[in-house]
Amino acid sequence: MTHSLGSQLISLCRAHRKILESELNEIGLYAGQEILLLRLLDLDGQSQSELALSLNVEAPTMTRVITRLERVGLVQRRADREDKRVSRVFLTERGRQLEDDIHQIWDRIEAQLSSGLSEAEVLLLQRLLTTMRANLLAE
Amino acid sequence: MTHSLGSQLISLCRAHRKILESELNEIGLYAGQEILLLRLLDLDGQSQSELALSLNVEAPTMTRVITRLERVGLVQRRADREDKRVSRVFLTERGRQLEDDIHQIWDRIEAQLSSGLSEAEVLLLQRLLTTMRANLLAE
DNA sequence: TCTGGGTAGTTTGCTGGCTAACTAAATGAG
DNA sequence: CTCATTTAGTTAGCCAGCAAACTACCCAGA
Repeated sequence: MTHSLGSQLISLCRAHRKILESELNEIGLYAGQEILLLRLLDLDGQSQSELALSLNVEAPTMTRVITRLERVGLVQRRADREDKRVSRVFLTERGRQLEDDIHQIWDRIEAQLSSGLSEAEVLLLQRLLTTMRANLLAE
Repeated sequence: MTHSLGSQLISLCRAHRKILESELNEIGLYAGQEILLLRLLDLDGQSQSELALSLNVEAPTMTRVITRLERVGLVQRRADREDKRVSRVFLTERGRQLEDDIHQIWDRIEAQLSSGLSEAEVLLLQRLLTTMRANLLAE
């Protein structure tokens, strides 16, 4: 049981999140927030439901993350003109300035994670992770 | 970035936890609590710090999980006679009765997770997950 | 004996994550 | 045109997880 894939995944994720968060804290972010910012850097002004979908997160989680980022001035909500139900999310200048820091943090942790693994192993790993996720989603 | 190992791990873990939790809910547990019960089934009466160490969790997290399990009567704290600081955790009869259910849930999800993977792939995967975790812990 | 350092747990207060229940707006059927 | 259904977000309330600050206890050295 201790050596099941599930247990190993959980332990690994916990260690990953812990390191990620400690580094993100230094630039004023919490784990999870940085991915949202990266998505907006990729395409600004997405709706909350689009963002929730691409982050694999439920709507209420999205609401709270955005609310917090808005409160610290990294992001801004703006109502859609055509459909008054949807709220679109835009980066502020300050939010946009975090891009380099976030990429550096991710790159560093990614390198640390895959240290000692061959390129072939990383590719294989990615394939296996994708397969497992598909297995779980396939009900 | 979307295809980094880190992102894939996070998504996979989230999916895993979601399924695990929905199944555990049916027997009145939340994700994380079942592992504690399994550890106690393995060795009853461990101290909280021993449990925290083996679950890779910080002390405050341990305190709360145990408090909740105690409140629903699955576990019981008992002070150590020799060292009044340590509190030892024991399963109640009701807690002990969940063993089969928990193993069934874990086994089912483990099978779903590794469905379509060869035995060799699972072994390789375990090795890679262990390596990555060691990479992160090695500061 | 006492005093300071280390250890075990707890409390507080923050985060992300979830579901269920809600509001408000758009849409579609009659 | 109207009313039911669907969709976008929010709110409330629960969980795990963390760090920092705290209490209580143990222990060793002066």
